[in-house]
Amino acid sequence: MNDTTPRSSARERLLQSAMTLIRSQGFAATSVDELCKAAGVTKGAFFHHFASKEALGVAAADYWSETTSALFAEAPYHAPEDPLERVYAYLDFRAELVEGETYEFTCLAGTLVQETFDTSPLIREACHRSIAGHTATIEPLVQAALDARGIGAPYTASSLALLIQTVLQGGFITSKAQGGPEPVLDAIAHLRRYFTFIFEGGETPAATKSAA
Amino acid sequence: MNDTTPRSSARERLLQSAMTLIRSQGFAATSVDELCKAAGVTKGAFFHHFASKEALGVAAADYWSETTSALFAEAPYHAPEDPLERVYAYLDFRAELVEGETYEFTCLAGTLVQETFDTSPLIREACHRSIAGHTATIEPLVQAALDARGIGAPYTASSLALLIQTVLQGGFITSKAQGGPEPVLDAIAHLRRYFTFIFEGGETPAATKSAA
DNA sequence: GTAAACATACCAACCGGTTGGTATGTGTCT
DNA sequence: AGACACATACCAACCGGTTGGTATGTTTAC
Repeated sequence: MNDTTPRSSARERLLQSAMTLIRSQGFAATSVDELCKAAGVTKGAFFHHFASKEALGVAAADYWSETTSALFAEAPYHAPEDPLERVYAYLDFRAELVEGETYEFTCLAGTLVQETFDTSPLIREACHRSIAGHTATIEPLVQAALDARGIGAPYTASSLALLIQTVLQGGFITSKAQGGPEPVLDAIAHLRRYFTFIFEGGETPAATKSAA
Repeated sequence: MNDTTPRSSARERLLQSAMTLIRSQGFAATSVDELCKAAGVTKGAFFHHFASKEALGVAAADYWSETTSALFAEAPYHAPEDPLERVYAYLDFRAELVEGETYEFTCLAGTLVQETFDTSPLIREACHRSIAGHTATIEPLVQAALDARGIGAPYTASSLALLIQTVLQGGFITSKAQGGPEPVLDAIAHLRRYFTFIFEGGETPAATKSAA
């Protein structure tokens, strides 16, 4: 092992660049040449590592899965002992991630699947794996909270876990349209309130207050 | 007025084709040539009506606004006398629209803004106009329901109206990823329940039932 | 007749992908 | 230990086709 070992391989740098470029421009608008230039490699290197541009799309979605699952594995929302508090902590964590440029807090899989779901089954499946995979990791969190309070249908862990992802994806879109993070943060706040109603019953809003 | 009057102009046919193609393939992946072929016009006609491909994108978003506002103006959800029932009817109507091929029930503005928000301010603004414009039409519905029950902060009509759009946009994405309409329908059902909690207080789920 | 609504022909730049090639390992038989 | 076979990682140049866009007609409506 010596200094000639590249700090990061061409493949890795291409995937890193793909994460940035695809999230800010979309997949179709990002050319292979542009990707190579951003990663500082040649086209030959690109097609050595990826059979086609579509294969890069699949690899980018898989790489996104790895990157995000590492991030969430280390996140602080696993700490609380109360299962419901872990769910709230997860939502708070997702809200904390909303900062910086818009493309930085949006989801690669969501962006990618939007423009390829009908034209590339392989990319669609990779994006589905990414979203469904993360959803599966928070399902036990929700399940534990449900069990702790004996809450049943129509509130299932899988349905609520997917709802969280749905609301976040939608928030990314309305935030992109408005040009600011407010819509997604507002949506997370509503989602948190929905969970409070489900898990803690919540007082009737009309009963709490009506005018200042 | 005679038969030589074109049933629909080249411009109209281009916008119609754009609605279909952009929703199923995305904006960047849809070429001007493809658009012309689908609309049955030549490239000369295209650039006679639109200064550039970007201008077509802006026009498509505006056309989408017109099309959808006509659809919603005629929709049956305005009928109920009770303001809250109108909100529920709106949600039910949105669920009824979810049928056919995936691209058919998804939103042009949402798809378009996702890949252009960072590269084309004009298209981004047109998509924002489309989404915010529709949101503004349902805001009075929510406001009336809020007023009827004296519900105040943190439940504002603008915030709740935008939440509906956010949840729908997110549902379109998770539905695209999964390859079926279930996620968006499931999300609408949750949203309806959230509104029930807000407006009707709702019983604590844990108190209603826990095991079959 | 003239202005808008189209069509035809064309262009330079760029697209995804392929080519033949080099440099650097890595195992493996003797 | 050294030579041969093979694999991996990468590169510069190039390919045919497609891209968004233009320049210049021709037809139609009033």
